[in-house]
Amino acid sequence: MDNKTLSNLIFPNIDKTPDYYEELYPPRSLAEGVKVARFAPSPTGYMHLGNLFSSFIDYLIAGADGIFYIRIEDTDKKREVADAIEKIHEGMSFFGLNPNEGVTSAGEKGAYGPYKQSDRNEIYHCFVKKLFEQGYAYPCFCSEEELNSLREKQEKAGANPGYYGEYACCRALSPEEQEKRINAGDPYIIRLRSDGDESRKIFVDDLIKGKLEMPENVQDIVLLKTDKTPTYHFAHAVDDHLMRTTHVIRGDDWLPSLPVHIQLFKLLSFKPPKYAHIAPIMKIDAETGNKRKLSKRKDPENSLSFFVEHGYPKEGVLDYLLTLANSNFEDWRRANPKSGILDFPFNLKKMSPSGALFDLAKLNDICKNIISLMSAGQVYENTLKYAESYDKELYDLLSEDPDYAKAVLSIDRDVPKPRKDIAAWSQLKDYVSYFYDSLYSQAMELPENVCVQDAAAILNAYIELYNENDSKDEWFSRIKSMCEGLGFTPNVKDFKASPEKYKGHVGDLSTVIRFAVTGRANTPDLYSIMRLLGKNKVIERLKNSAANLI
RNA sequence: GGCCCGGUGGUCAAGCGGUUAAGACACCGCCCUUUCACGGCGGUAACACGAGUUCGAUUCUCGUCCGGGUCACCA
Repeated sequence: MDNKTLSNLIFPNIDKTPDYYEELYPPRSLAEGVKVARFAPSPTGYMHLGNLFSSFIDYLIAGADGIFYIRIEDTDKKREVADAIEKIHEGMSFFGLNPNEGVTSAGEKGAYGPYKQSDRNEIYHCFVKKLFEQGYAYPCFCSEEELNSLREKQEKAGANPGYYGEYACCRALSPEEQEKRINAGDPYIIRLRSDGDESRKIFVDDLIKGKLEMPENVQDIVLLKTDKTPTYHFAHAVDDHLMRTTHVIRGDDWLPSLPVHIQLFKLLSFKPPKYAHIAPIMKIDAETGNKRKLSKRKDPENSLSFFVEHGYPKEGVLDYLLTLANSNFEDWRRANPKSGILDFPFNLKKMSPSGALFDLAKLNDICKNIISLMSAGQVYENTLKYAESYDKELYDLLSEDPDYAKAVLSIDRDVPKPRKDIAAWSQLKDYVSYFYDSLYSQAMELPENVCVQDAAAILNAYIELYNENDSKDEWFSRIKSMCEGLGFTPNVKDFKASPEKYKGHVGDLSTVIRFAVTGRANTPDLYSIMRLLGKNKVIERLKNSAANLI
């Protein structure tokens, strides 16, 4: 009984050799410096911000010339969620992070597949077999209970928990014993026979964390589970080598298992990729007051659907993420407001090694800027698309008269200093509400210095003077002309110089009229609004408001 | 507990031995102004602590403290 016969017993159907796969998946013929990055989610839930962030970094690293592919890590069927892959595709395509290889919404694409780990079992087995024959792997028959009691024993003794060294009892099994138990049908897993030495260090230069130094791995980690599927560690080494990944970008929660991965690459005679471990996006926990990773359970903003359902423009979310990744992006964006994101000279080394707190206020600011730069048509199209899925009422209003809607959205837009009123499409409904009778609700708040009688007087006077054909200058002159008769001044400076002489200034009149027409204190240019609303509606609202005052 | 990572204003962050310690968001004030905004100008606010190296430490070293991660047949 030797390793060879035993390995044939364990892997009876593996007839390929590692060399076969090396030839099948040759090194990519890419120009010097061109990068291959991958997004490798496991389909265990919905796409969240962290997923988006790391896939975005992959996308940026690959850039226009490199390869950005998606590999599905579905080796744990117990945790698998039915439509998770679909959600991943939805998320990626929503944000425009389209892979040029791997598992795409249109199926698998590329010469380095299959890209779903569940389809790669015989590849993994081939390489485990090799390790096995070299004596770097062995079957372990320990049950979950045995492992648990081992852990307890170790904890009592103050030893590090785990399956290693003297604690790795199945290491010592003779080949005959192994064969016997396998033939008897005892369940088993395949473990690595670690050759690591805790007193020796490994050195890695992480692209984000910098120079790292940690002890070699001594654990006999699991290579193949009872069902013969690989663990993450093993699949990572095999896949990223065979798919010729040059840059592995992943969350820094993987950092502690880096020694395992380095060891695996060494034992398999693979050249390790470059690693970049990114810090997670954090949030202050309301209960403890401490920082913690964004949680799927507690934090709605962790889910991509939060941004989609609120209608945050995708460009804004991406820009926000990029300011977290490279803080010099903000300056670049100011200088290049219309440039594509791939034009930015992204630099992994500029990423912070520690996790940033998610900042909704910042996201809002960025989104407001982006939307303010869009044309009325773009805002219309984006909102219509959003509303189609998330706000039927808004959708109907916008689509029933596109020209009117676009005219509404054109106010104070496409000017040198556009307004920044909305950060997300969902906010547009409120923003345009007074342009639609079905959404408009009459409301009246008065400036502090304007009493009800004055307000009524202002409105009644204005109803008399209003002329829908006025030019903007004429329109404003009329409002000014009303001032003196009502005890106000048309000149703001006069009012500031001697406020005791007047009830208020022309601005107060505008506020009263604005409230009467729109129901709010904060709107774009009132003249344009009144022109769009038309004479009948304006007069009606003015009269109703005046009547309601008394 | 072991191992690993991190610690500059409320937040994101520049900074690589000598700086009045940038900038952005948020907040406050002023200006502009027909309102609301936009914009402009200004303001409050930071190098966790203690040693050491050095002529000089935010920057380098060590320790302390604090925060985060990880120690699965999950990724």
